[in-house]
Amino acid sequence: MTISEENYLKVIYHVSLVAPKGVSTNAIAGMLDTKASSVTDMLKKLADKNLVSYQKYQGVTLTDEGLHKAKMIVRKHRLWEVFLVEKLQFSWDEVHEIAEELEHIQSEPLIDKLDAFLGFPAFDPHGDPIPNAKGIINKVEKELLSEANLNQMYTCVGVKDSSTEFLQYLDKQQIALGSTIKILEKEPFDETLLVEINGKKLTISNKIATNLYIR
Amino acid sequence: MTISEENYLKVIYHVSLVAPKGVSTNAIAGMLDTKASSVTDMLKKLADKNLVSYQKYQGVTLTDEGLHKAKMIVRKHRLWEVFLVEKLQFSWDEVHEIAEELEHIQSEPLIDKLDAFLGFPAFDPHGDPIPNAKGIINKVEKELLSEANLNQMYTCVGVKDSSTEFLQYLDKQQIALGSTIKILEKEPFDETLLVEINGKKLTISNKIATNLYIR
DNA sequence: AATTATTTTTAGTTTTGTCTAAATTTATTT
DNA sequence: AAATAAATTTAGACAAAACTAAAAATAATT
Repeated sequence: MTISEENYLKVIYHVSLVAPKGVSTNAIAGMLDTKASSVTDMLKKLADKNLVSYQKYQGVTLTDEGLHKAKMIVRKHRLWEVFLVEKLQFSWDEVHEIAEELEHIQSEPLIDKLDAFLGFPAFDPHGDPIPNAKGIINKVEKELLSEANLNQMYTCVGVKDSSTEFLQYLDKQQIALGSTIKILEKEPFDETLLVEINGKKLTISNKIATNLYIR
Repeated sequence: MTISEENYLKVIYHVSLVAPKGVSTNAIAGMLDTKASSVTDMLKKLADKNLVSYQKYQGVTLTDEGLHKAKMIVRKHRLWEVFLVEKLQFSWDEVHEIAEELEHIQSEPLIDKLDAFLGFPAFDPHGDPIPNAKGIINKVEKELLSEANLNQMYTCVGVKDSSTEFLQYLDKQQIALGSTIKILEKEPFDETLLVEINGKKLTISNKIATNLYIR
């Protein structure tokens, strides 16, 4: 598999988690910053290799084989992110791009040994679950802060958006995974929240609240 | 820089260490398992980018810029090899191919942090020196076992050939970097050696002796 | 239901890195 | 020094992965 093919599989996987009835050509093009015509070409190739099922104009879904390959790429990406943060002292907003490269290194023993070296982590630095060697994903109940109840104690367990900007905002506000969070007030007009995080009061926009997972 | 360009630079660097007056097209083709015509094409491109000086039929040498780039690739390769052996428990005969991929990951901070994580190692698992971030290489006196004196104590410090076959042979004979070695006899006809390694007597062919560095 | 808009696909190019086959240059022999 | 051999380069072609522009299919509107 080429790096390009792997990137397509990975994107199809991510999109299919929220659009399970088939991923559109344009959605893939958007995520990969490429043109729809390029996507069509690649979908044909992936279909020939039996990694996706593809019918003209009908969107695409992963085959069992494609799904497994996609999960292994995600596994590698997330394990490398753990390595970068835990062992090399990168901060959580710096690791995504490096992991985008590392995820394409081809060596099963490497990944299994890395996994062991890291102590078989279940989650990456952004709270996303890490598929095990068989592709099984440890699902955990979580919801968006925007859907949480007032005056109930939650723990911050993940981010939906893992862009540098958002992560640095969280750092600035000293919000990290594991932080405790309680909604004190919700403004009905724009859904701005007044929350208590690690004991401190803070006002949070709806955009923030829809990108923070809690439990 | 593409992976292919990096591989050419690396090969030119390695060959130029033993053939300093210009590296031939065929030598590069041989190392990269490609055709001479492909090499010519690439040399033109590298010359355009000012990474090599190239004149038709006259072989090629690295420019200062090309030399530095090549050293950085070698640095990455060797640091990753240390990581694989020291941290992930790979054996020294398993790491070359994986490092061939890892050496192309593009991130300066990654390499500097990896270097620090590993404790700024000076040598890789095969005894080859690791260039520092500035490209400076800690040169160390060493010679081939085939050129050593009789009845003098040496330490094994490196291998010239780092193929799986050779390294596994060394493992089988319990020869490792740091092993002490003394030549007891040299057969004049074929230069086979009788040596004492870590206290045990062993017969060693000239081919082995010309691939083992000692000090 | 017809028209318009959007999405997707097709057809034809481009770039990168490779190849083969032929031509050219350099090196080696006789 | 001429002839032969070896090495190198050129010319033209190909596959992968992208692109543009036009055509076709689907979706949304009036």
